[in-house]
Amino acid sequence: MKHEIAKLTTRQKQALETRQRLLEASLTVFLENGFQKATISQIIKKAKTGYGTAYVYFQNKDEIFMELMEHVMEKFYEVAKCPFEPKTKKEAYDMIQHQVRLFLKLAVQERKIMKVVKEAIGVSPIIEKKWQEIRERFIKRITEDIQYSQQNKLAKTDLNSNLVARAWFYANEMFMWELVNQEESSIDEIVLHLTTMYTSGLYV
Amino acid sequence: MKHEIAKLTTRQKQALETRQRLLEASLTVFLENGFQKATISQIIKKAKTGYGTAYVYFQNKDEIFMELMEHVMEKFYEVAKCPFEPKTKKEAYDMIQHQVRLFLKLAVQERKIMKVVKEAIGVSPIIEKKWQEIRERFIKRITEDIQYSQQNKLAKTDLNSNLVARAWFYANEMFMWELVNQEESSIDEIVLHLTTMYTSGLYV
Amino acid sequence: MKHEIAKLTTRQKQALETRQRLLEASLTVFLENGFQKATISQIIKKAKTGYGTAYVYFQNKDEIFMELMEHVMEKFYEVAKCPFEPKTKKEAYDMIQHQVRLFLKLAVQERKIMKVVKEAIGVSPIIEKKWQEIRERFIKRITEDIQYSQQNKLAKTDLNSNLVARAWFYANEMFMWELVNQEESSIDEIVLHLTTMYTSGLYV
Amino acid sequence: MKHEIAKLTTRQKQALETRQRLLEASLTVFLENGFQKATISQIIKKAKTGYGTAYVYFQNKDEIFMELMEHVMEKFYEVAKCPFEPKTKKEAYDMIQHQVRLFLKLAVQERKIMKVVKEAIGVSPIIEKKWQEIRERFIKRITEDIQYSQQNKLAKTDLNSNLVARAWFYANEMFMWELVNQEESSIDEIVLHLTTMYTSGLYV
DNA sequence: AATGAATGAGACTTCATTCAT
DNA sequence: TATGAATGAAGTCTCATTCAT
Repeated sequence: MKHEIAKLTTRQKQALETRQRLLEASLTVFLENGFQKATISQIIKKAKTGYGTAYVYFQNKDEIFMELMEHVMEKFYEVAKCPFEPKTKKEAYDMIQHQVRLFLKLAVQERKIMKVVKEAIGVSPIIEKKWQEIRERFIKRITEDIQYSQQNKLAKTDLNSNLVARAWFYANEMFMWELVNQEESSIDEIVLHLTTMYTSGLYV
Repeated sequence: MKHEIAKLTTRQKQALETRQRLLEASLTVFLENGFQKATISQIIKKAKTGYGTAYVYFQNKDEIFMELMEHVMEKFYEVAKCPFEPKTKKEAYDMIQHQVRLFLKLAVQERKIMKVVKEAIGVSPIIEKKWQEIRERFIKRITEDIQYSQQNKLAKTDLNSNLVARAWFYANEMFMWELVNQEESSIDEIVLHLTTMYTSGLYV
Repeated sequence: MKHEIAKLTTRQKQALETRQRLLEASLTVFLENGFQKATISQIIKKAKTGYGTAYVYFQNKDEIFMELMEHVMEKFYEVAKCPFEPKTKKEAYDMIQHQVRLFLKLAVQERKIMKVVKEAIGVSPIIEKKWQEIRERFIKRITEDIQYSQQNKLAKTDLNSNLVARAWFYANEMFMWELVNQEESSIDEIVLHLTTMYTSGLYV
Repeated sequence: MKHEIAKLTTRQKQALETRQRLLEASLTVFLENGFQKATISQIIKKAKTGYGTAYVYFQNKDEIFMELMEHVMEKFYEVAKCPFEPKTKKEAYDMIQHQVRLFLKLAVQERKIMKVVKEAIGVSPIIEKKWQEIRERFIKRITEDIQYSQQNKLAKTDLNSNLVARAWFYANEMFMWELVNQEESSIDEIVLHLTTMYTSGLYV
């Protein structure tokens, strides 16, 4: 029994290592060439595996990238998970500002891979779908936060929380892509404006 | 002399016709197959011209599509051109709401081609660049409108008009893509929420 | 000693079971996908064994199929074994007709597997060779029958029994493939015509 | 006008030449390697054209081969076209014998390509279908010949001409394949036996 | 101005088979 | 006896673009 488990584990370990090697090689290749120009050939060459090996672990290029992408998205989910239970408008404003800043900073930090993500979204329908799932996950969380504020009379109760959440996330997302594509960034100003407009609007 | 001019003019007319035929064929082909799957073959077959002919008038597939896209964008520019000189916050709110509605309605109206535009943006860097130009044009106009409101003490003067314009356009754009991809649409609710958030924010 | 034998026997039993499981799985897979599209992967998955296991018992896909095919052919051999000692032309006619009918009916009964056999013959030289062996076995038997008839002055003695046997079997075989590929079948008419032509020819 | 026609013709000539070069190269390649092992690569290399060029003229390997095959089949059709209007059984016998001989001799003559045809039939469903069409064409012609004999009271009228034609062609076809695959051949004996059995049957 | 024959890089994928455990 | 991770050869096919006419 023990013998068999050990045997299995050794094999599985090997398999996992190979898989990992492929994943790491992929990251390098994607960062170097972007999504479209990256090829399975390059990846397996870098990972030093046989051609078929890549196909044992992944169906195709899109799937490999998806795994890489999911890994990055985990970090974003962490930001989204921030507890949000403000008592006052001021507290809400601060919390939101904080979260926006974290969100945008993370994107800037992960700029390289995010650039590829952007490209992949446009090129691969499967990746685009995945991104929409990610987006919905964020929007869902924001919707809940808005509902909390509405229940506590902090926010206008006549607004549809989901629609507001969408608008809000969309603005954030677009600024994120903008920041990802620029070298110099003025995160602070963006954070400030986004938060102000969100909470208090433009007009006096 | 006269004879030659007449001859030239006839040629030019022919050339224009061919060009037009290519453009019309392209539209059909792009709408039918989307951007990526559309091929020059299909286009010239439909336009009943030779391979080389297409290359006399356009550099490549992207350029053909760009021309089609510009044509549609003209209609959007019309919407952007609406005069904006509100006297009160209420007037501003109404005007903005009106413009957002026109903008989104137009997108829904042109849904088919806009879907292809979306695809093309993701796939072709040249088209993406073009789209960014279009976007900047809108943002510039919005920036001016905001400045007008700020000068007239209708809007907060401590906000960077360009940044606000960006955030505002981004939210609009994203809802536009959303509407383009859905069959059923709730434009009115979206318009209402966008405008309210823009002018007065979410929080009380 | 006894102990070891018992142990071995258990192993052998297991081995036989595994082999059997593989064979049964193969049949399903071949019937479902045909010869070319069937893969070892599918077979071992269905048999719940490992990749290597299949190769312990069979050299390759062709060999697995050959075993399946042999199993079916046994039934045909049974038909061929029918005793053939007619006293009169009429008796010969009846016996032949009977045998043809059995032969074709069996093929129709085993239509599914026979379809795959047909495909495999075309694709795999090894299987084709096997089929030729099977064919020769039939022809040999028919040759003997013809010789019997010739010795008893029932059949023309100036004909080469082997050549006649070939012609006769070929016609039968081809009708068999035809029947295997059709849903509706008119076996009776075919049997009648084959037998008549064989025994008495077409011309008056 | 003349100018244009000349222009067109030059181009078409060129195209036809290329096509012809591909076809000739194909023949060599198919004869050398058989159907399965032949590759488009080998063909274009021999024809000294670019990769895509082959795909301008033919959809795939099967289609190229089909054209080659059709070319050979034309010769067979010539044999099939022999007028058949016998007055007596003897005359019928002679004519049939003659035609069978021509048919088999042609196959032996074209042995090399026919071997590939045999292989291709087994491997490619499209080629198999084509072969079935060819077969039906022969059978149709034979059916008509039988009907002629029946109308002239030379042949048994109670037999279904189509069924008889099938049986007859099948026997011929199978011997043909047999001859194609053997080096030494005893055509004469085969012709004799086939014809005798067909016209007068085996039994006395 | 119009044509259309020719090009060719190269991405993708599959699956039977091996061999170390 | 059983396993299953790893292999890698090899062939197909596409389509934007060119350039001689």
